[in-house]
Amino acid sequence: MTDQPPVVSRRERLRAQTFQEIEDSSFAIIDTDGVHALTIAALARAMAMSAPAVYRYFPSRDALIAHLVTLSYQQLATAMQEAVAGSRRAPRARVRLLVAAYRDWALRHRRRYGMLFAERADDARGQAAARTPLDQAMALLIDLLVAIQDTASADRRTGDRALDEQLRRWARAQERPDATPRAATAAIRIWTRIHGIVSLELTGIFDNRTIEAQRLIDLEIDDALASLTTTAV
Amino acid sequence: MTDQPPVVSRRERLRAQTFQEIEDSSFAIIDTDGVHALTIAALARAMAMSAPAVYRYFPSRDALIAHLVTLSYQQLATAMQEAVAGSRRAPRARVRLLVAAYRDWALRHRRRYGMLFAERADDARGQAAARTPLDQAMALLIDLLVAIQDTASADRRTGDRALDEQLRRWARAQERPDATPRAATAAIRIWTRIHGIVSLELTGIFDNRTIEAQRLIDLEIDDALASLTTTAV
DNA sequence: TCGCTCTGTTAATGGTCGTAACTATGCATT
DNA sequence: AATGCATAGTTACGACCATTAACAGAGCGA
Repeated sequence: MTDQPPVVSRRERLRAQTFQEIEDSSFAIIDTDGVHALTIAALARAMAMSAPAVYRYFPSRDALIAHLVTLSYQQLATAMQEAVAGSRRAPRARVRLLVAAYRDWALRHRRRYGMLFAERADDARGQAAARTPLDQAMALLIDLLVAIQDTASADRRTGDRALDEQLRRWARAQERPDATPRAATAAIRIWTRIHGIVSLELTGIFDNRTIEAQRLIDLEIDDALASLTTTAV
Repeated sequence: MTDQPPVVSRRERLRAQTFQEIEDSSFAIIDTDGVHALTIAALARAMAMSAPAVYRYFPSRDALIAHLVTLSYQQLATAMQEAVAGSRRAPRARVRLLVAAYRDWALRHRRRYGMLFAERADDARGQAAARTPLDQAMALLIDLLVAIQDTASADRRTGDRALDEQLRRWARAQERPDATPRAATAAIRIWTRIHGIVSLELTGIFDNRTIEAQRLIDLEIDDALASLTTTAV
């Protein structure tokens, strides 16, 4: 029971630690002053390090930011998954939990949320790799919607046959081939609606709390869920 | 009929011309390379001018960008207004025209559209002044919805009484005191839904045309219009 | 014509990203 | 234990940017 040769060397451990500190300090700067304030120099200052040292970890400022975006997507996706995972309630209620977690994360981390949809300098076509965690959350949402739909026997198609086919292909791309066009539509509707509301809420469109965005969201989600099970479109 | 003393002096004329050129060159840079590429130095180079000269027109880079944002809001609002103004069709069709104009402008000027909702460095709480042109477009939308609603006699309230009251206050703030909660909800729904779809479309979420966003929009607008005249919520 | 104002210029400061050249430490091998 | 390479840090530097200061010439009212 004496010391086994450590799996990670001292150097690896220190490197991982510094890497983590870069992430943490970066988020701290972003959260308090915005992305534009995240400069390599400012970051190094906050870490009491020289600026060029940062380049041992990230090849450029843009690469650092791209990494932080990826992390943020993961955090958001995790927040949604956890909100649903801990609940044994009906799928319908879990959809509401998932959506609430989305808004909650966005409000708690407004700057990071803004970062996700901001145009970045490097921007290699939306950075497909970064979005994969969100795709997982989306798959989760689809599963919930399919479950809801299974309990109600309703039409599975939308009113638009071309769109139906596109939705089927999209569902397959999301690794949810069993999703009906209706379920896929509902997923996309929920996703785009909440993004629209939250995004505009953050810009202060709603006059700073004359309108409670949560009530709008409830209305919109209810409507989307209704469109899932009602016979008519 | 000889020369009247010109209303604007030569100097004023030249200044206005240079001002205009700054706006045009700025947009050209933004449209091709993104906002991050719009530096005072680059702008001055494009205009064959010295960089400090720009400061005779704008006190800072941030101020310049803020001005361009205001201009963009105006352009977007104008595009929507023109789309509707030229038509004698029914209100329902004009709502679709207005929405199509919104998406159209966003797709034609993706970078400017992104700029509108991006967090800016100066960001004085969403820059209320910049949004006023959009408020006008919103008022226009509300008018169309009220017109639709008047032809159908339906319930004027949403299912949420607190929200109803908030909507009434909001409608008054938009200088549309005659808007019913239902009409106001529909306006906000249309506005947030289209923003959500277009915004996500621009980030490439829909896998680059496996899903045609226009079909989604049609679906969503139809649904919002239906919620305006149906009896049940 | 004179003098003020306005619009442009060049020069300079301080901050940024990123590279080069150097140093010290961890660590594997002898 | 001694040696030597890869790694993670350092300082010095070049290019670019935002912004200010100091200055020069054109427009324009008196």
